[in-house]
Amino acid sequence: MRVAGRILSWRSHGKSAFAHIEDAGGRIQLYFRLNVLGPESFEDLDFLDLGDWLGVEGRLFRTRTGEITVEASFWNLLAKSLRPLPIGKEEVDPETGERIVHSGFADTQTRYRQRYADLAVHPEVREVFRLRSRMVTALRSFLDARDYLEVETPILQPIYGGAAARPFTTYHNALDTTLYLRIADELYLKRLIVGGLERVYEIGKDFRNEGIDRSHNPEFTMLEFYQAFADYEDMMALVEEMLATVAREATGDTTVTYQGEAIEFAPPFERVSFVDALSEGLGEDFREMDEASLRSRAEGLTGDDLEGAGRGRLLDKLFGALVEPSLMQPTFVVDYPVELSPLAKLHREDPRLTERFELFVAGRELANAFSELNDPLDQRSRFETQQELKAAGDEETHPLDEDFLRAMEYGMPPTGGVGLGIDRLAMVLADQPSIRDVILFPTLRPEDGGQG
RNA sequence: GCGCCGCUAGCUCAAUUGGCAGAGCAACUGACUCUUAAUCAGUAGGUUCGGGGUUCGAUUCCCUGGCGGCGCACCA
Repeated sequence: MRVAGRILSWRSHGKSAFAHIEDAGGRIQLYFRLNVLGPESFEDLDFLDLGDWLGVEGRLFRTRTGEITVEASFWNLLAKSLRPLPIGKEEVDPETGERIVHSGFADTQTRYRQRYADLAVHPEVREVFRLRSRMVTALRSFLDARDYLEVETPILQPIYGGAAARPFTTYHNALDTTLYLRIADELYLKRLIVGGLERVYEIGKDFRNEGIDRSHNPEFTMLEFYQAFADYEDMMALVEEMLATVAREATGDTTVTYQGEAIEFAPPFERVSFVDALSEGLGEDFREMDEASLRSRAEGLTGDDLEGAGRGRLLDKLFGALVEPSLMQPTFVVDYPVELSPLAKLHREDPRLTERFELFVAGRELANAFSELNDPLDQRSRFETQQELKAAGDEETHPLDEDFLRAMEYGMPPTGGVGLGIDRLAMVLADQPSIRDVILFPTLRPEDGGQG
């Protein structure tokens, strides 16, 4: 029997000693005896520390308490730990069987900063990232099986777009030009639809130069997928099936527990219309309300100054305050007002609305999708409306992208498109309260202040 | 950006009304050949986040700066 691993615990008994080592395959107990190893090898054990990597050969046996153990007939040091790992002492609760860790490694910021140490001492953290990997693999398989082509589009972009967000700005020396880190993949993927790649998807990082909190990291992973000759109804059905499949493949079940709440990913998901949900929250039909009364309701609810916010922004604020927090189970909110959705096609039955849905889970937005706007004239006028809002003081409007319009002018088939936040889905499936718990190296202020 | 809370040994945390800065684990020395939060005896370990103030005396009270956590705002 040969095993290797990192020393996690050590119990020395004079002429014998017990230890636990751990590697990716798990944990095992080691037993060292003077009269098995001989005096030289046994005395050298004194130089070992917790955290060292050890290789061991010996026979397997069961101790008096029943634990499978390797009795070492030979051992060697594979790598030395010069810096003590913050390994907590563990015990198993005799009643519940749960693992209790004493005096562990608790400081969240140090855990994120030194993820290598966090991973080294917390098997449950390693499992979160294994789950995330299974989830991403399942998403790829799901789309690949449906003839989607995985593509890569630019992260460095001369004009950012596809969402309303502040970008990171950078500079290319040889081209002597300003470039932006992408805030969404959308506009490039739609160019590919124009080019005849009828089903495309991309999993990649987007970058938004905005606040950091439990559900926002400046760089985050987004899945976007687009399918020609589909509409938002088709995409809703696809998303339902996708999430049920992915939940099952990543966690083993379509029901997952998130922060104590059971969440059911088996289709069908709840559907509510934006208009109904918001009007119900407000107690009256918002379409009959003027901008001033919407603003006063929104300011009353959120307690902030919304001077200068357009009607779309006010509706969104109200929706965020009145409706979103209650959407625990997977819920499609459908048919958003046109002023909220500059890239979505007008609703086939009501031109004040667009054919758009957002998926909410655990009170957070997980996906955003629409029947893509494919009318270049309408798209141009929507962009122009955005420019007017910008002129009126709205800071996060969609820029006008002439090349994107040119692409659409060649003719874009009717298309359904979806953007899905990978990190947020990972939070739900891995039952993690913060986006930083599902990102290996979340964005932090640089150490030693001023270094970066 | 605003509010609340926090910062003490490598780690997890104490410290009475303002009165010698402590414990457990880790480290080090010793005892112990089926232990498992091993046990037992001992040793060492500190700019109490920085600066200023009040005081005979500050980990403690006040001011100020830094960093962090949580909440809010921002994130259509």
